[in-house]
Amino acid sequence: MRQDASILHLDLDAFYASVEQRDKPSLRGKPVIVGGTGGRGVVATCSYEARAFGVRSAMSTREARARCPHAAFLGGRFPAYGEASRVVMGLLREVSPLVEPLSLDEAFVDLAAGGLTDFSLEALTEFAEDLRARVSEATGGLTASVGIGTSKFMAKVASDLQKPDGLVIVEPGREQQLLRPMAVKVIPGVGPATAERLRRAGIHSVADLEQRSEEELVLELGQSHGSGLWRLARALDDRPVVAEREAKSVSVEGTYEDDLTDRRLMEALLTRQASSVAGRLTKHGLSGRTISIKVRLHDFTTLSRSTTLPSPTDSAAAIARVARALLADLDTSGGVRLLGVGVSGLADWVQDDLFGAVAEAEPEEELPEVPSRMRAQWWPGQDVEHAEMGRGWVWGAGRGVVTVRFETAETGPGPVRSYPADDPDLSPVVS
DNA sequence: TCTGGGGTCCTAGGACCC
DNA sequence: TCTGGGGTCCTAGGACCC
Repeated sequence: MRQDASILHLDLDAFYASVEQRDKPSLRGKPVIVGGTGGRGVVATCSYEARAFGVRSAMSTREARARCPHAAFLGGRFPAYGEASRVVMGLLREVSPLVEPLSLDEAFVDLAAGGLTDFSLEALTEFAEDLRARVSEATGGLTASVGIGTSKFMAKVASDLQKPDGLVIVEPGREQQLLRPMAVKVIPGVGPATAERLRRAGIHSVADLEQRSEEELVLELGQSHGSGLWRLARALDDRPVVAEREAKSVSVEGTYEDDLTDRRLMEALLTRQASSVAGRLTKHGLSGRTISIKVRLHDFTTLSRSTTLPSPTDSAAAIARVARALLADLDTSGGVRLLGVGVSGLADWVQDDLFGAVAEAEPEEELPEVPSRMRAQWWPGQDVEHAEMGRGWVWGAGRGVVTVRFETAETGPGPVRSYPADDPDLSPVVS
């Protein structure tokens, strides 16, 4: 850790739900839940109004519905979240060239690398409040919680302390005093399994953890995890802020409403997923040697199988063929709830043809038909446009009927209308 | 009808090579 | 005929993060 509190962590509050409330005035001040809306969906993010009812991230949508039936359940509009994220990350890069995004809604910023020299409490407070105000202004009112400390660990712990819309600065030298009374789960890397092992060893707080020897923790949790926790319990954290991290894998997976039993359908779905993975690889100029599939059985047992090719590929046909062959060795007779395809061992180049021929566009492989119920056409929250009514968003969809609320952040709350799902006047807005 | 999707990192065992 | 290490690559599974 550093002498100065020069690492900042920024976290956008209830990010997906806040973007929805920003764009859909009728949702402001109301419980909003973004996530899978189907029978097997889970909550990705929910507004603070929904949290008051006990709704949490990763909770099944079924349970969230039971706890908060009057909430708006939305499927999510990732292009809109991506755009808001780009705006915020751009602002952060004006502050310092060393910005490390952790996800769409979170990033570390190295303030020392940005030329800041006064790290007094007063200067940092002014700096951070200005940054938070600029984030809000640039995003149309999204709020961010910010933590500043002498390490990534402290900055992250700090940003969590006053959520939402908060700012916490942990001054140098005060780290351990802050950490000691906290539960071990504040330490990144301590999830439910590790917390339970520690609990059984009588370790509940960071102070408890601090009293154990490194050898003891290594014995209990393994070399890497054990010594890592020993250090973090003492607020020892030298991890640098890293701006550019290369992707190590690309994958696509899907959970299906009804368990799959038809092998031909599974193969068709894997083929489509392979095509999607290949498209993303190609788009980023990547290719990979290791092809993996993931299969979750009806009882939630999760299997993975992989093969490493002699040279990297980004070919949809090649990935699909390997994926189908890997599936062939698995017993799926009990039914499959999830299928996935991934490519890892990435290189930023594609193997040239062995004969030196210029890589030619491979013939478009005909994608197999999959039943329409496997494809979502309308989903709650989706941006749509009606030929006469204009812009709106899907309020509900099902049984061949789509209900649309005609409003945008600009137009304010508007009327609600229902249409047949195949109404030619209604179309999704692609952004 | 409990339990998403896209990632990262770690461990452990076996193959294979020197 | 038997016994050794170490290092690297690969595969499968699991914990964890947002």
